[in-house]
Amino acid sequence: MTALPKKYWLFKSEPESFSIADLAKAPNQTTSWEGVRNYRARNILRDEIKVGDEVFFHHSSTNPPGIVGVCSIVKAGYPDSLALNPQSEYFDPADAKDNPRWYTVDVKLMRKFSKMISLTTLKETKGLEKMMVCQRGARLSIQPVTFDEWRIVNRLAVRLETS
DNA sequence: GCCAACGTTGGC
DNA sequence: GCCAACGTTGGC
Repeated sequence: MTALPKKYWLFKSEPESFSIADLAKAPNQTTSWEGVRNYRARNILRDEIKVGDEVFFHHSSTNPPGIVGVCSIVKAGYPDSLALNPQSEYFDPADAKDNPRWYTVDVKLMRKFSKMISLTTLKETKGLEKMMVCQRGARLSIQPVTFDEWRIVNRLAVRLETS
């Protein structure tokens, strides 16, 4: 069996609803990334993300927004059961168990940065000009990250932590 | 299938 | 709180 090349992603979360501190406290530092209700993001969760892929955890709608750590995918796409739960804010009455519409993956915390890499810093960093999260109006909550962008951001993280 | 109106996201 | 940029909905 040949391992597929690892891919890299950025997941956005509003820390008021789920923060990296919440993930750090979760059992096994693992959570199901539930509640994504956007078709482009759904397609990525369902079709593209594989076990072993790595993820930047990004805090949005906060001041400042930015990348706060690194996660790893421990379970690939599977149906998001919250879509079937009428009690959930993520309930979707059109969802059907035999034909699931929404998907989730499981992520495990690998590293929490001691200092956030702010969006401002990302935007100022050479090589990240085309990174999706740096683009105006890039609302997608599950974003692809290139290998080059991944390396540059990780180097930034090391530099910030030792400065 | 077009597109206007409406709703949401998210940086600022 | 503003508002630009997206996404979704629904009339036609």
